[in-house]
Amino acid sequence: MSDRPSNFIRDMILADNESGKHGGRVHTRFPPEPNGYLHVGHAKSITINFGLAAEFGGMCNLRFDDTNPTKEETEYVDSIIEDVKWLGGDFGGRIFYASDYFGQLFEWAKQLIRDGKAYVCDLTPEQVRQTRGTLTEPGQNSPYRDRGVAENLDLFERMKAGEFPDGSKTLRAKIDMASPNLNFRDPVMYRILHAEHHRTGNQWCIYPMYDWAHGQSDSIEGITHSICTLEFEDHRPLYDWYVQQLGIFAPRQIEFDRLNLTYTMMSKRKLLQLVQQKLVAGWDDPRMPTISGMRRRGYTPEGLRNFALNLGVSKTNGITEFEKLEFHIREDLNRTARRAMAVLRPLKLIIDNYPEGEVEWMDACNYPDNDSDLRQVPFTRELWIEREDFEEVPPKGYFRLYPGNEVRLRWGFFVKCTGVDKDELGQVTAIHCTYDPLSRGGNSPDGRKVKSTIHWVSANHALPAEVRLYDKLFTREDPNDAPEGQDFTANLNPNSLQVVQAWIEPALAAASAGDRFQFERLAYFCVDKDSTPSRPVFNRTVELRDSWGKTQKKT
RNA sequence: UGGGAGAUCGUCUAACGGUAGGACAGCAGAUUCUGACUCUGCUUAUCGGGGUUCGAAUCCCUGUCUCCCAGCCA
Repeated sequence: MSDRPSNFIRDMILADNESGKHGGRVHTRFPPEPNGYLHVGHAKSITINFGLAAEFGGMCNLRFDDTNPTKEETEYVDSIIEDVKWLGGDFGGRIFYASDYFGQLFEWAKQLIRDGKAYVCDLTPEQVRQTRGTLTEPGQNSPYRDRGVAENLDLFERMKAGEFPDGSKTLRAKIDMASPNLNFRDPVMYRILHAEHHRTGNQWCIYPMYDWAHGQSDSIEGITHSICTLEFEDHRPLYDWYVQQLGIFAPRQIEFDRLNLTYTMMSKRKLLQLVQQKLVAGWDDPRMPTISGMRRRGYTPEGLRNFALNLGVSKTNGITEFEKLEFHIREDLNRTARRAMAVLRPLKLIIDNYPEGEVEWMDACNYPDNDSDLRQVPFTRELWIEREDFEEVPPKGYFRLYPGNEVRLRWGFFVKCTGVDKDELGQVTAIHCTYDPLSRGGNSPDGRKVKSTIHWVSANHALPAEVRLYDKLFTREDPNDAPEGQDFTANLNPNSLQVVQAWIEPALAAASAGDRFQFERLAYFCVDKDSTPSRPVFNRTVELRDSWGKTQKKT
């Protein structure tokens, strides 16, 4: 079995298997509504549903819950398929649609009418609301509740035939207007919607509601364990009721806690708002918590999966720290990303005793602790180094470059700072150094140590690149915690994207969209789809841990 | 104030009447040609009050707090 800690859902399945409930069969499903792009919360659901199926030798159905044509689009269907594949969800090319069951659902609805358990109601949406009662008061029966079977059947067929305008009639289940569970107060099964469906076109003008469609779809597909989030807990009795009235195969609905992440907006509706108001550059903006955004940002499927696996599954309402996600992304990137050197905020470094015009190609490791996978980087008299790797007056504990101090240039030589050039404003414009020719490759034969190694690129060979430095999209742990009268957009981080012109080592010219690197000592980066050979573009995926930066912040 | 659900380190999660463990975060140190990685150590938790029991996070009673439900959304 798995080395992962168990969870209550796995325990339930184990118990079912032991009692022989489904003959040991385990069949789950992942049922997104194609009304937006998948986000990291869905990644958790995908991991659970496909993971459980795989673990128990069963299957998991990718099924589109496409019962509301007014909100659903083919673009979303396509993106969801791509994202599930990318995450490694094995749906074996089998794709299901609730809309494929519209015919069956219609027949079953007539069965309930014939059994006197459903009726056509002429109440307006407003009247339905008024007669539903409240949390503490029972509702009132609809005046149409006791229509005869024949009349109901006739009306329902005519609803389907398009004889009535939107909102004028519904088919309702006849249950109990006084039930303390609001879902039992004669729930709507069908509404009239003269809208074009992305798959069925104009074939239908009545569409099933979620409660009426979902359980029956599960049943048709032989789903054994229908795993959903906590807010559907109240719907389970209704889910069971429909299946029971119909006398069809009964899957079991199990609810778990949805993923909440600090600094992250997980509402599809609000994500849509960000896209529509152009507050971000689309669903796949690297700052978006969508799977496609994270992919573009450079997150790996493995990192996301490990994150989801380590979340655990429970029924507790909680909020996971964003740092946990970053940990798993870094962990995967650390072992998979090639290393390279790039300078984001350049400062010129001149090695006064290095021969003018000379170029030495230095061996550099592409991966840590691996001397056999090398690339060559050109070393010359003038280099770019990171601005923050030099301090004229070093703070306590600083052991990078400062006047009189010696450091190692990664894969290069030891250099000692001898002075600085300044402009008329007193700003440092260049650093002067001398190098130790005997320290070629990065080690001194006399065994002397330096406390710091810094990265660099040859000024003559460096390629310009656009680097997009992404930060959190929101400034607050809870983006919804907005000031009075404002919405979550008030918490948007104005510095969530910073573009810098960087210098990158020449070997990076060969990189193509989607390639991931660690720019040593800085962060992990991913080549953006906007990248061209003449104008490379890199997205910052996640920063390296920075204990020096942390101690700096404290003082 | 109806119904449903849930409360364990700062955060997430384990325990299934028998030593409250892990991960992330944090702190301290070791190591290091990345102030990265890795390694070591440390801090920190059973919502409150009663019971039952040799023994309770776990069972019972009671209180408190949090979340969800009044779409012809899912």
